[in-house]
Parts: sequence; C-alpha cells; structure tokens
Amino acid sequence: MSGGGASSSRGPYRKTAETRTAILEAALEIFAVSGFHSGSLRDVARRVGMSNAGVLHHFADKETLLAAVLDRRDEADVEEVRRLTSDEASALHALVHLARVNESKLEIVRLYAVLSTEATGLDHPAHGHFVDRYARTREFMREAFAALERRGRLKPGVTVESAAIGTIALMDGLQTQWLLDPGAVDMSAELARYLSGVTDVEFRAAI
Amino acid sequence: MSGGGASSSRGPYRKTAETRTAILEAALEIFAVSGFHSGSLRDVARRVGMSNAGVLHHFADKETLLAAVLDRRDEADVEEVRRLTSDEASALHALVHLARVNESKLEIVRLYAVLSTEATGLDHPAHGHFVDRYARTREFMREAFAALERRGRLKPGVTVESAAIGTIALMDGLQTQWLLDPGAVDMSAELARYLSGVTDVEFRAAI
DNA sequence: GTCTATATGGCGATAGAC
DNA sequence: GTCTATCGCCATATAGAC
Repeated sequence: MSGGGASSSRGPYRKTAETRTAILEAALEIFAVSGFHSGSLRDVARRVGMSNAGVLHHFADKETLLAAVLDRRDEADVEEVRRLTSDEASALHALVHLARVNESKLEIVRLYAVLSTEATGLDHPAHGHFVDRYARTREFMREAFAALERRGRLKPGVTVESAAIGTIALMDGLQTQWLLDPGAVDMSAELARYLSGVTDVEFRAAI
Repeated sequence: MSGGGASSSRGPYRKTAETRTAILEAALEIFAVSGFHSGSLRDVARRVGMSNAGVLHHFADKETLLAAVLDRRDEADVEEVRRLTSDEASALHALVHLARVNESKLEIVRLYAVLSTEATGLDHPAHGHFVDRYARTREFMREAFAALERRGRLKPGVTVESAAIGTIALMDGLQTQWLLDPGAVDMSAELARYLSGVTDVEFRAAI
C-alpha cells in the first residue's frame, strides 16, 4: 500500500505516513499491555497526542488497526530471522539470538503473549491471524529440524515433528514465566539448553 | 468459611451455597473465554439466570469473584495431583496424566492460559496470584527432579532447575498451540516425550 | 487531517422495593 | 435473596465544522 513507493518520503503524503507509523507504535504498546478488548482507541490516541476521531481517520476501525499492528510486527520478525539465517542449521542459532534480543523488548513479547491467548477464542478478530502464524512457524521449524535429521544430527528418539512443536511451545511458555517474574528464568539460555538436548549441535545463549 | 460445616448441606444456607457454586462455575466459563477485563458480571449473571445485582449479593465485587474462582480451581488441582502422587517420581507421571485429562477440559485450560498472560501486567488484580502460583509450581517440580537426580536418573547435562522450568514452559506453550488448533498437537504425548528425553525414565501418554 | 460534539450502548456498583 | 431502576463512567464510531 503506502509503504513502498517514493510518495512516502516526500510530498503531500509524507506526514500521513509518519502519523500512521506513530499510531501503529502507540497501538502496539497499548495492545501489549491491555490486550485488544481492553486497550482503547482513546489510550492509543492520547499516546500520539490526538483525539480518538483522529486515529479513526487513518484506520477504518479498531480491528483494522490491530491487523495492521500484527502485520507490521510479523514482517519485521520474518525479515530479521531471514537476515540471520544462511542455511537450515543456522535457523536454530538465529532463534536463540532472537530470544536473547527479545529479553530487551518486553512490550513486544507481551503483545504476542497476551494476544495469542486472547485470540484462542473462535470469535476473536485475530483468531485466524494466529492460527495461520503458528501453522507457518511449525512448518519453518520442521524444515530446520528435517535438515538436521538428514545429516543424522537429531538425538535418538527425537522426531522432526515433536522437536518443531516442542521448540515453539518452550519459547512461548518461557515467555509467560519471564513476563510474570523476569528474574526467575533466562529465556535464551533455556532455549539453547533444549536445542542442545534434542540435537547433536551445541547451542549457546551468548553472542 | 461456608464450605466445610454441616450447615452447607442442610438448613437455611443450603440454597445460598448452591447459588455461590453455580456463580463460580459460570464465572469460570466467562473469564476463560473473555478474560477478566472483558468478561462482564452481566454475562456471568445471565448464565446462572439472575441479574448482575444478584451476583453482587454473593460476591462483594468483581475482583473478589475472580479470586474465588481461582482459589477454587487451585484447590481442586492440588488435591488431584496429591491423590495421584505417592513418591516424587510418580509426581511426573501424575503430571502426564493431568495433561491427558485436561484435553477434555478446554474451558479450564483456557482459563489459565488467558488469565496467566493477562495477569503479567503489574496492576492486574490476579498478578500476585499467578506470581505465587508459578513460584510454587517451580518448587514442586524442583523437588520431583531432585529426587530423580539423587538416584542418578537425570540425563547427562540436565539440571534440576532447567528441567523444572522447561517442563512448566512446555506445558504452557503446548496449551496455546492446542487451544488455537486442537488437532495440531497432542499435549500429553509431547509432555511424555520431553520427560523421557530429560530423564532415564520412560513416560507414556496413555493410561 | 484533526477537531468537537454526539449517538448509542455496555460496564460496575448502589439504593431500595418486595 | 433477588429484583428493578439508576448513577456515573467509558467505550466505539459517526457527523460535520474548520
């Protein structure tokens, strides 16, 4: 839409693009703290210094705003993982790195933790988004572990499917404990430990 | 309070106790689907066939109702695990069994999944409840794995602390994927697989 | 592009009748 | 013990001025 063209850096629409971005950043923080239902457009508007009607000039309604926030974050995440990944084995190293980075982004961690459970309800506006997202993430993990299996680097008794599901589950669950009590768990260290346990590769949390 | 005495099965307070129970069960379902902030007292009241004022006759306010729901569920869970546990090793078998049983209790799984993430916010009324609950659960798991370690039945490289944290994280994360797409994961099978991977004990999902 | 004003409706909680 | 009625507040969304 408005993201790619030259029109966004100059000309009459420059300010609009900037305002949209500011709204998206504010909405991310609000939805991360309060979830979709409880986070209000007025909270978002106040954070960017305008009225709720002003926000609704840029996004048709609240659901459209949520979808835009999620799409924007997913795009950034996919790009980051792709940037760090050269082959299928390094995808898992990239994952550990991402977990480490996330330890300094509490709001974004909370956004996904809160919304992904809130969206388990069939009638939640982001239900489809998260069902698709998890299906894609499982497929991504299957490919990474399948590459290791072909080289005989999965521990005996470990299957591609259970390693894929287990890795995602562990990351999600670690986030809950970490959000409730940041001092209680070291997310990236625990993830590295798990990956080292199911493969013959050594993973480390530190860079 | 009103739970223990003979007064609850007969006499003038019998009906009150029944009504309280009905309200607690309705509230569980509402909070499970919508969380605390979005789940309304009117929804709870409609489900038990009375007005919201009627509900507030039995529970001082909405927060008191939430606390009662959580205390009631925790009590039932602790009792169930204790019933199934004879020594520290069997505690882990009981956990697998509990995961299997939970696969037929979607509402209760959702209650904890939704509320535990919603409650990561410092100002959430159930924040303290969940911080305490996770601390206690981690301690319970530490004791179970420590007993196995004393008998030399932990796999090399596995520590008591990481096994405790990892087991809880895996259970929580599996629930998210399962709630979003029940056909995509077998919670108890994956838990059994994980436990078999970190110990020298064989765990099975089936009874 | 942003505002104020407003329509419409849900919320938690209280007061008081029965 | 439960109801109806009500208060005060906040929500989303729209209409129309500037």
